[in-house]
Amino acid sequence: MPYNTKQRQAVLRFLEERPEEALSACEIAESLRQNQCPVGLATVYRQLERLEAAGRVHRVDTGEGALYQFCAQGGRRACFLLRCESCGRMIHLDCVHLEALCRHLSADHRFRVDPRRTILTGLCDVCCGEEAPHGTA
Amino acid sequence: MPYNTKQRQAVLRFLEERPEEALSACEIAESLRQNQCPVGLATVYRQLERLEAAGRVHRVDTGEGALYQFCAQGGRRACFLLRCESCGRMIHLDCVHLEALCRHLSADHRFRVDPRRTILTGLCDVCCGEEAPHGTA
DNA sequence: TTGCGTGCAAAGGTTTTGCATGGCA
DNA sequence: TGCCATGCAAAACCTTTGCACGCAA
Repeated sequence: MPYNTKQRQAVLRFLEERPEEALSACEIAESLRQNQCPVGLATVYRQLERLEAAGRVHRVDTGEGALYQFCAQGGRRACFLLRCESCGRMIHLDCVHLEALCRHLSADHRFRVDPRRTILTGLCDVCCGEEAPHGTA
Repeated sequence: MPYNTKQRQAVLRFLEERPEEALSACEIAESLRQNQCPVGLATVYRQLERLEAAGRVHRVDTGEGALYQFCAQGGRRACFLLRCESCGRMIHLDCVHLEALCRHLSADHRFRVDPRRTILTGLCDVCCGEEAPHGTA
């Protein structure tokens, strides 16, 4: 069982307080440092690895490195993330349609989706409007 | 407009001939070299970047680097990918339920999913069985 | 006291970039 | 002929790892 070090608490608490943000290991380490609670980058990575394995955080692989986000459901419910590929915004989605889709994939396609690792990428409402050809508000 | 170099053709044709495989830039370069059609790794990356922008290939970000896969639909239809996080297998999914989900997200959540950039991660039928607690066949 | 956790620095791997050369149009 | 594309090597970047020390239990 893991020791309850202050670094461990710091990383988890930091993400817990920002459930709507997906952050890189670097950003987390940098912020903690400024918060008078410095944690080495390697340690941040090691804690994130554990937190992900424990189902406490989402991990989002992007082309520019992984992002980590607190998982409010503790991995129990199908809580998906939407990621805007234009502005990078992360949007929580706890929708009955997604749960239905998961059941369908499991039953009919024999594939068990892991909501914590699955990110639906696309365009959010704001960016969708911006990219429309008929007018840049 | 881009020049039609033999390197460009080689990369696209290579992916076109393997519509079921998601490959890394390194694997592509290595295979082309063995096929008597060597293309520099940097060039492979540059061509993949363009092909993705043109909607000809999927790009899958994984923790161990990006994978690229031919996009049979040319980006027109909602053709999703399932990725087994255990064995790495990529499974095409062209399912009416997914199209319905996309329409729902667009209409009710104002989010426009990009199927080419979206990968549903989870466990395939084989690996799902393996990880079950009751017996390792 | 035991042994996991930490920090630092170095290594590992992927992807990008600079620059001179080559090849398509 | 003009200019984009290529190849090579170096750089940039993220992430992991080795090792000695520190700290929770």
